[in-house]
Amino acid sequence: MSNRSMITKQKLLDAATDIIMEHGVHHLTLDEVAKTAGVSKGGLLYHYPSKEALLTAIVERLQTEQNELYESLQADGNGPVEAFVRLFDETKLHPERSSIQIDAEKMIAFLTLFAVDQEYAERWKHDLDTFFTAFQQTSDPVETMIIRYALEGMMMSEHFNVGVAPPALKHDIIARLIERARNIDSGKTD
Amino acid sequence: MSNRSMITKQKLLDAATDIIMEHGVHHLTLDEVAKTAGVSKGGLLYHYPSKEALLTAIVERLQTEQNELYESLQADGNGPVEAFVRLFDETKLHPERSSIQIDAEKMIAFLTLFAVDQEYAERWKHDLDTFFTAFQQTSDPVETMIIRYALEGMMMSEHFNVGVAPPALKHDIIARLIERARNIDSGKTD
DNA sequence: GAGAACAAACCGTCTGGTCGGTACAGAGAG
DNA sequence: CTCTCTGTACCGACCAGACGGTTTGTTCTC
Repeated sequence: MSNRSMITKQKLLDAATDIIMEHGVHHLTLDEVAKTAGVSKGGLLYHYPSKEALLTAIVERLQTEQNELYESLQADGNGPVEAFVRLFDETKLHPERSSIQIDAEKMIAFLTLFAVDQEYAERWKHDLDTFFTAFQQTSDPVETMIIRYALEGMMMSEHFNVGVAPPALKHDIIARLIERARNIDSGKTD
Repeated sequence: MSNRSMITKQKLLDAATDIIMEHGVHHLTLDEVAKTAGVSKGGLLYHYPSKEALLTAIVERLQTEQNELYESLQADGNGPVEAFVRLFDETKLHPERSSIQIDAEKMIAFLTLFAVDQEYAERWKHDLDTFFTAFQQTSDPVETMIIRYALEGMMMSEHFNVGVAPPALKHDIIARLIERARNIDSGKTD
């Protein structure tokens, strides 16, 4: 694959991502993606032969970025649960601290792909299932899951801009979640 | 409005609800709703002159049912936060205990409407915003929001069937959330 | 019989995908 | 060096089906 081809593909993925995040899945049409990326529709379909292929590529890129960030957070000395919390915290609340171009909100944005059509969901369900099953093997599975759910719910609320908490409260929520995550990682059953 | 008309309308709303929950918003087409409800497309558009009108009716019915259940839970002696937790618990985990035909999962299913098009969201955002703003006026706003987010995240996970917890764990999670909700409602800052 | 309730054919638009063609950068032959 | 050939990258007109909505006609109820 040539360099030129790579650049165009990235432009297309970026364009599709922007559209989903700013205008919703409903506006994610091939024409719109091509137009936003500054490529013709034919050019788009040359690289991604179907809309499905495009969606698959987007989600794969997202998962890769997400995994890299998660592993780098663990490498920095965070326990598994705390790393998970910071995965959401890092770029969402402190974007300036993150060098990786990944926003946790994207994850939620792409969950909306699942919402649009259950068939899409089946394709990536397995990967997520195995991750979260492993994620429950902590000193306090109940609290671990509460933390996970809370973060997902929070991101969803942010994404849809529904009943959002003021920044100060948001900060306190994250702080308390991190505190509990630390306790779990260090083996305290609270 | 005649009795016959009422029945048809309910059938249409039920059909639309079923489609959203089982196949996703993408498959919510007028033809499909009419077919599922056993009514012709013309019949559908007689009662709901546009797709938007149908969606509005669905969401309004959902909100009404949700509010009734929430208030009845408070009338049963639950504090505001505990009532909120039981709102999710009641029909989802103990459907046999509920007389009201409302599933908390529906709430999440309809959040997916927001996902499809941000324009839909604006219409109902206000109601949800005022509810959740009031909801933060408790003895421990941070914990209150964590509970709320956790429940929403849990329902989302259930709806998309992604990384779901086994029933026993789910039961323990709810139990712990209820315990904390009680503490908040009784004024303990934990 | 009159109006409410419903049926079904039809229409315009939008959208995913096809297809024939173009631009251009090398490779190889003479 | 140049002429031809080939494969990659891209363009844009076009098509078929799906979908929301209209129109016209029919049946049921009071």
